[in-house]
Amino acid sequence: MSLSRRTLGKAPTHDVGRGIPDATVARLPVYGRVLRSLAAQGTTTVSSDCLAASCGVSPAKLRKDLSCLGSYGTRGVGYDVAFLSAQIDRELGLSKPWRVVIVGVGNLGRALVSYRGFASRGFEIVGLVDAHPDVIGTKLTIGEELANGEGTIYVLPLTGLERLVEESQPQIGVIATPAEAAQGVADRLVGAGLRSILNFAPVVLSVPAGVEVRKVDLAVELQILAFHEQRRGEEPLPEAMRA
Amino acid sequence: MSLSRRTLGKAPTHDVGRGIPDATVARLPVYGRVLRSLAAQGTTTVSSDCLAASCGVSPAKLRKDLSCLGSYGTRGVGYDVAFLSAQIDRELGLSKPWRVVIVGVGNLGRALVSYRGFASRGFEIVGLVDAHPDVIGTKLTIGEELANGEGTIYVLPLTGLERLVEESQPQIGVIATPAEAAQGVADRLVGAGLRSILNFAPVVLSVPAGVEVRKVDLAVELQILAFHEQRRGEEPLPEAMRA
DNA sequence: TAGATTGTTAATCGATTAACAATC
DNA sequence: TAGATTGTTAATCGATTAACAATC
Repeated sequence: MSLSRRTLGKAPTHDVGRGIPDATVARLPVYGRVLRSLAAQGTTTVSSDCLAASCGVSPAKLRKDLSCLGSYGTRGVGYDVAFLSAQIDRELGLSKPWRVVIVGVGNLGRALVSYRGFASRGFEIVGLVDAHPDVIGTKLTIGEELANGEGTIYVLPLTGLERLVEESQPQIGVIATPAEAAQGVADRLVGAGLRSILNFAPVVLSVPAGVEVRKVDLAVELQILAFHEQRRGEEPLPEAMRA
Repeated sequence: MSLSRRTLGKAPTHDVGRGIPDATVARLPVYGRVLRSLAAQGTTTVSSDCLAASCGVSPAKLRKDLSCLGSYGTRGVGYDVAFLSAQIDRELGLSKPWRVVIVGVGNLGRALVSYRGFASRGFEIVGLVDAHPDVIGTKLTIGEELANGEGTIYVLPLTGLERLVEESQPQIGVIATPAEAAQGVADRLVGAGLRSILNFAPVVLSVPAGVEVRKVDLAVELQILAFHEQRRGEEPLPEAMRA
């Protein structure tokens, strides 16, 4: 019972296409990553039960999420790993590359530059910018330090941000500066025409409507963990012990 | 109309205490941070409208969230900044320090070690562990590199993880290793007794029930941005232009 | 008292879940 | 056909919102 190309892809039916729920969009990248790792180990077909387990979600949720993209599974069989993976990439907009500029090249910025998942998912770092004289002019290697001819990139001065944006036309800006500098950088990114910002600085950015900011906040994550850790220490009156 | 200590803190009334919604817990650290910055600039009282604007949420949501902690505002006046800040910290479990071990001291691990928000929120880094001979034995400065006598810490070999956990009793483990190593590290952290894990590696960790894993995933955030950026490019038929 | 602002309610909205008919 | 597994439905749950009575 193999899945032929002809059989696959019943294509979006109902209202599909527009209006994929936010919660679903947030999970698609995880499904995509797991599917790629399945493909890498030679798996060609996978059931929702199996895929869901690998992704850490319930089978029902997985199927509901996937049904937003279209009817790409085969009843009684499962999903074609490569095909489904491609559909998710298409839906997420990963068919064409996205250009990214990173502002702030401290330890965090360097961690981002060396992160392999960047290029492998079609994100191209087109610029690095920093305010600190010590790092301006420094050359960094994009991706892992394999030094096998991969790209390298020079750190430009913060003052050249607007020019860089104009010349390289990034669609996404990453802010990896100290908190104090973040709002100013955001203003300049927006002023230069960017509409998508990923913010690692621990501040609430204020941006005009139409600009999307996503925030990654270490301190917030730690505090949420602390909250639950605390609760775990308080409440464990196992049902059995209650009067 | 100042807020006297006597007037403040109607204390939890209804079902409060247990069962603060997850969505609320996730926002409390943001409220806390903004309140601290307000306090730092001398503000003593703030209304829900004003605080909500600074936090990037609606006033209704803010008041609903705060009402989970108790009735700590004053009608017609607002909230006492210092008092509310303290209540949030208490609720989040930040009154006592939490000990953290960081596994993986690449660029990302170093970024975490140098992050000031760690110590300032009561998180104490009690151990750094890595598998790479080049970094084992290295000395890192915790917090900003002010070199004014703050703590420094040596990187221990990965093999010493269990012993470190036993001796220093961290409650929280941070995984900042490459993807390949993450599951193995998680298993060992759980085996050593940790129940709270913050995972920066791009893998879905599998852990026993009772262990909480939070995941910070750069690639996921970027892909969500790409999705919306793509949609923005497709859909902008301003209502006015539709037939 | 009059003005301001909270705390709470009830309505709405979106996300999750379980179950099962459709169908390979 | 019989077994397996999807896609979809309907029920439940949790989160958001707007409005306003309570009250400083």
